[in-house]
Amino acid sequence: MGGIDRITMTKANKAPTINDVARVAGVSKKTVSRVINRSELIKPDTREKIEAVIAQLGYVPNPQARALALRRNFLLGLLHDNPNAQTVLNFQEGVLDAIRDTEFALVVRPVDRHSPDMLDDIRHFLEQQRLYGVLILPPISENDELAQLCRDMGCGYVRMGSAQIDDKDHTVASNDREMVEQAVDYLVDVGHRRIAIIEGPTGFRSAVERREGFLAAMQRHGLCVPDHAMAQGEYRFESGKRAAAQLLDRDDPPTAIFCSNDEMAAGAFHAARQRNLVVPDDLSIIGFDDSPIAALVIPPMTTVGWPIREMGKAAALKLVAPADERGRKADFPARLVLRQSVAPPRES
Amino acid sequence: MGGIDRITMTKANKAPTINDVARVAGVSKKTVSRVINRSELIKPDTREKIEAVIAQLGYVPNPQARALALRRNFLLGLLHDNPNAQTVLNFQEGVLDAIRDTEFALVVRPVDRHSPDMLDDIRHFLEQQRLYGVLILPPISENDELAQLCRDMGCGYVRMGSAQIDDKDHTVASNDREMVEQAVDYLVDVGHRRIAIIEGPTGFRSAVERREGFLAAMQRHGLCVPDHAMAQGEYRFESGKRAAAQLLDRDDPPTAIFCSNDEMAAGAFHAARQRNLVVPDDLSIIGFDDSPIAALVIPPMTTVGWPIREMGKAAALKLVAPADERGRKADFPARLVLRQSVAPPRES
DNA sequence: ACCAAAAAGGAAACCGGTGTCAAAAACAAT
DNA sequence: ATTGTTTTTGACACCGGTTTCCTTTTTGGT
Repeated sequence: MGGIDRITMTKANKAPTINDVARVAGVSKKTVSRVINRSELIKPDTREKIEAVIAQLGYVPNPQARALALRRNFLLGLLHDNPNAQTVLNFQEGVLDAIRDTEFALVVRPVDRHSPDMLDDIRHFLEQQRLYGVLILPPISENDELAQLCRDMGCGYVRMGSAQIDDKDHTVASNDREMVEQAVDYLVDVGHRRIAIIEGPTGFRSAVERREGFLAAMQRHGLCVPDHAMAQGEYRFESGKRAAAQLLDRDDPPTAIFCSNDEMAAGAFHAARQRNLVVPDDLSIIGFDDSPIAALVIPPMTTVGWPIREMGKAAALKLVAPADERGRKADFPARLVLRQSVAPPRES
Repeated sequence: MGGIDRITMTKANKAPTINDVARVAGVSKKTVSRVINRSELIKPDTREKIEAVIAQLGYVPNPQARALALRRNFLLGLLHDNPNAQTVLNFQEGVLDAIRDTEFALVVRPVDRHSPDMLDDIRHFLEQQRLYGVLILPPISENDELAQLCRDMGCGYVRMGSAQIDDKDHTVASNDREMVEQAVDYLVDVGHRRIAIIEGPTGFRSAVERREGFLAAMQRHGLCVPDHAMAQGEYRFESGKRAAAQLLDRDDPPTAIFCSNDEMAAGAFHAARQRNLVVPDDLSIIGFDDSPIAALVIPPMTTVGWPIREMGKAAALKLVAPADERGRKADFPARLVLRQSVAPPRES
């Protein structure tokens, strides 16, 4: 039996094609195609015979040919313009979790949301690559024109956000509002009353969700939030430092600050230190994101962590999984990561 | 003239193909193909006419069809198993810089270097996606079996590393050794003599390069490095803290520590603080990578920065640029990023 | 004006899969 | 055994490009 194999295989010293498989198995290529696609209409022994040949030849279907014939490919795109590398990478991992054993692959595309021709760039990208679908990370996920572009081009898409920003099939959302409420509850539990917030930049949905969550929780506890207890930041270190300075330099400084992300919180640490305020004894700080820096600052930062990786997986599944399986997972519980930047306020 | 266009276009309400262009332009598809591929054998006015039709129809060649016909696609892969998200992302950006206005796209593939079937996974990935080439980031770039696999499969590859780890066409390397020497020179300039090192984990080429650079520089300055001034880390925060503790708890603690990466340096900051040592007054610390955390610790950390993004671009160019253009850029100068974690040692 | 050579363009096959539809085979019922 | 169904299989066109090879046109020399 080795002889026949030898002869039939000799010719192809490059990757075997479906034709090779068909020839060796003595069937038509269509039949092989049926086996590959797990069609039901095939006799078990035919299937087994062909599967044996496939294994023997080490045949792997050519995705380009498949894409051409099917008029759709198996490429997912990841569109992002994210200041937080860890978030992007975790999300990528999640997407990979979802597609690891499929024929899908993930194409990344960083974009520049400040560029006037971002949309044209993306249009060109989509036209050229003809992706199966794209995953869009915040903040550009909040761009409705972009979503419209995807629809116009017949490209699947899922937007990741801090709140429901599109219909269910096109959104994977965390519940920032609720998460922030938890954080505030915790600060209040510990005994804080004068709690300030450093907000994210205007124009970011996440920034407004977090602010709303903050205000809602404070109100629920019957605590008032004067304007001067709300400082504006840009989600960046320096802006956090500046905002914290502004809050701390008043006569009645807060005993705790909720920062809308960890990087600004790190800035707040610096501002505190410059004023010889010890965290957490003189000032409690709580961040948001549980990014790697949260564990590295001194002291390690209490922060709100959310399951980015799982959300990446869920987002990818919305695109690639059969309709009945997708959206299984609807909410993504965040958790408060308790470290050492929060303590009861000094008696005063 | 509008009428004709209308009629000829009406049929195609989906993306126009090369056939549509040919029909509208009144030429054969081969001629259109020649225009697309910038063939010289074409009359200027024919070219212009066809280009006009292409623009009018908004025709974009189908990459899947092209890939099939050419028997190679235009996908670059990025293989990484990197603990440092910022590095990976910067590298991605660099690759994108190189391929932005080409038809190439970048496919990412995180892998697990500790998995016993990593190689099989990657083989399967390469077989399935038939990539044009892959870019391999450290530490898995140091895996020679992996490089061999790429060669066997006829897949282009470029390995990024801390030293020349393959031939010129397949390597983009920083010069860690030299960079570390600069850092040590600086510490010595400032007045330090008892300088310790926290090394990276065994098995990482970068770790040995950095150690070698350290030892070479110390020797050059006539300073000895006893065994107890060399502590082993794992490139992780905790390990840096542990290693620093070990160094600092001796009778003759160092006045400065060079850390083989920033994350371990952050650990050293913590160890110092636990011992009530003030950085930089009591202890100078210098890191490596200029990762985002370097600027965020207190005080901001002096560290060695290297141009990852440019290296990413160079790596991609090695794969996609015509042979005469590639490897233009041969070395990637690092620079010492001076912040505030280094000061002259106390008089003692 | 004529012919050879070079340049420009086209017809048909091909890349490696999938869809359609009809033929062949298997099975059931008469 | 015959016929009618149902199941399994195959022939062939097609997806949208490129390649090969051949024909037509243009150019240039004399």
